[in-house]
Amino acid sequence: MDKQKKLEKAGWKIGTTAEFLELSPEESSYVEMKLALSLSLRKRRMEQKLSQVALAAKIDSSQSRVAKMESGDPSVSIDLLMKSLLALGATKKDVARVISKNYS
Amino acid sequence: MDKQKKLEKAGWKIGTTAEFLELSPEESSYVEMKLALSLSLRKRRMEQKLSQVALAAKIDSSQSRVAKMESGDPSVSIDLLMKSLLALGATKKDVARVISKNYS
DNA sequence: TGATTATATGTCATATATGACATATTCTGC
DNA sequence: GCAGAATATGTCATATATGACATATAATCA
Repeated sequence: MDKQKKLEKAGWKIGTTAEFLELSPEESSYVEMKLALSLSLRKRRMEQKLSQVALAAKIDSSQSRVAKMESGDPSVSIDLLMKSLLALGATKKDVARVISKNYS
Repeated sequence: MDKQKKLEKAGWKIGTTAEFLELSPEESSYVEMKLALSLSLRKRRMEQKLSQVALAAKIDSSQSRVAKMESGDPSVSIDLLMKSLLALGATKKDVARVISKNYS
């Protein structure tokens, strides 16, 4: 799956390829960081064998919001993603590693 | 200046030392990451010899919001801090480096 | 000093993020 | 296949973040 498909699957409403390519470097970086955080959250939750409901309880949120976090829903902030990752035991270094990751 | 003073100066309303120490590791990490982003933003802006007004224009915001970003005001999101850093030419790696930084 | 520029602080109306809920869809074991 | 669990999707009222503005304070320099 190429990067566009990955982003589209993640809920970023990108119409055409042209439109996609018109993302500025900053915009791309931002979207990529957010996507990386989403994927990392799912990975960590899975590793700890928690359901979305269980994670939601841990962070005083709801299952639906966890689902949205993991799907990269545009309505989710990086703040929330980071707080959630930290709640799952991630360190600042872990978060940093995730953010600098490339999906190409 | 110790960490508490630094955080207080940055606008985190932490009353007593006890209260400060009661921050969970996650909360500390979150606050530290945000503070690091704030400091980094100011540093980058300074290096590029931009006024807060000039930066505000670049990111379609206002001088007062830039001031709040740089002072670590609680009303500022990590999302906005990151977008601003990216607008000043920071890369994902740069942001990652900032985030994993320790101020002890 | 005083004038000018830069930054800080406070408030507000609006925009966006949030948890909660209902419900739909997908997954898993039997 | 079906039952039950897990996850996804959509909506909504409320909470929080936002830019804008006014104004205060601080820095710079002639």
